[in-house]
Amino acid sequence: MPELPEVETVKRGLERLIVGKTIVVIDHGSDKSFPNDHTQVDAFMINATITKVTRRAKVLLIELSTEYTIMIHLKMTGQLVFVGSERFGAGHPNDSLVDNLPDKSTRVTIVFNDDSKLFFNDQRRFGWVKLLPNHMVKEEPFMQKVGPEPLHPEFSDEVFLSRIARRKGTTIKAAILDQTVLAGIGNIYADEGLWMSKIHPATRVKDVSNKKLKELRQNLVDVLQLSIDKGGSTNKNYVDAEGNKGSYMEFAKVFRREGKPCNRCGATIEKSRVAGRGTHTCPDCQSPPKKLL
DNA sequence: CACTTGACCTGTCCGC
DNA sequence: TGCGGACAGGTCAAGT
Repeated sequence: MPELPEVETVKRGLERLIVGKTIVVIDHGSDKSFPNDHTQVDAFMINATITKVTRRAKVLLIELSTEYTIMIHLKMTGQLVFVGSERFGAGHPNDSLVDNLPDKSTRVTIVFNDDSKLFFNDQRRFGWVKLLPNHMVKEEPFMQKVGPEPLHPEFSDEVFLSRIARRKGTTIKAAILDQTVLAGIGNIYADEGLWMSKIHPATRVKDVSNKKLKELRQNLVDVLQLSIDKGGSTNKNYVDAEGNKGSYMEFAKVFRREGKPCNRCGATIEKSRVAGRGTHTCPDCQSPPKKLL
């Protein structure tokens, strides 16, 4: 999916675009993308006003005046696109979305009192939308177990080291992809952070020194922040709440750069498989663990 | 408990 | 041009 920077970018867009609007119509078909009972959805969403938009890990939380919260996970290909009545002009992507949405990937449509619309699109249907009473949000299994927010000050070296210690037998890449260790890292920023730290992704956690783990913590924080500044990464499907692509991929050091030179040493970036995921490394900067040699 | 693998879906790309 | 297989940004269930 969209990883932390992409979800954060969507969150900021929605905060600006939909807070204060009132829902008048919901079209959610009979789809696993929105498993709530229709009666419940109508009762607590129709005539509800959007009061707040927040993010926890890769989950978006849209709070309503009815004391209910819409929880949304975009997974791999989800999009949340707002379409208002205004035209942006000059070939802005939102303008073509006005004419092209809904499309065959649209799972949920929310119509607001000023006739603007919010579309939840999801090609692969892994994502979901759920409506919950506010007090039930923290009871969700994922919310119960998810780890600390990397961009909050409490995500210290000590917290990172103690959390990752539970995964000492697995590879460092699998460990940082584990949402219970820290929230928000996905395949792109795992590879980027490990390259920045000169750690091979297949290295066992127990074979990474505390010094290197501390470097990794800082690099993960830095790459997430940089990507937010660039509006996230558009690898394929991702767009923000106005249909714009993110530009982080132009700055990526290894992700999807196989066959290209390493920015640091000039060696050719390689692609392999670690933790069941496509993995990008510099063969010179990130020396593989002995068992792979 | 820790760890790995396959499943969930649709679409696209690559080799034959 | 068609077909089969691998692969795609994430999590979860089931297996060892």
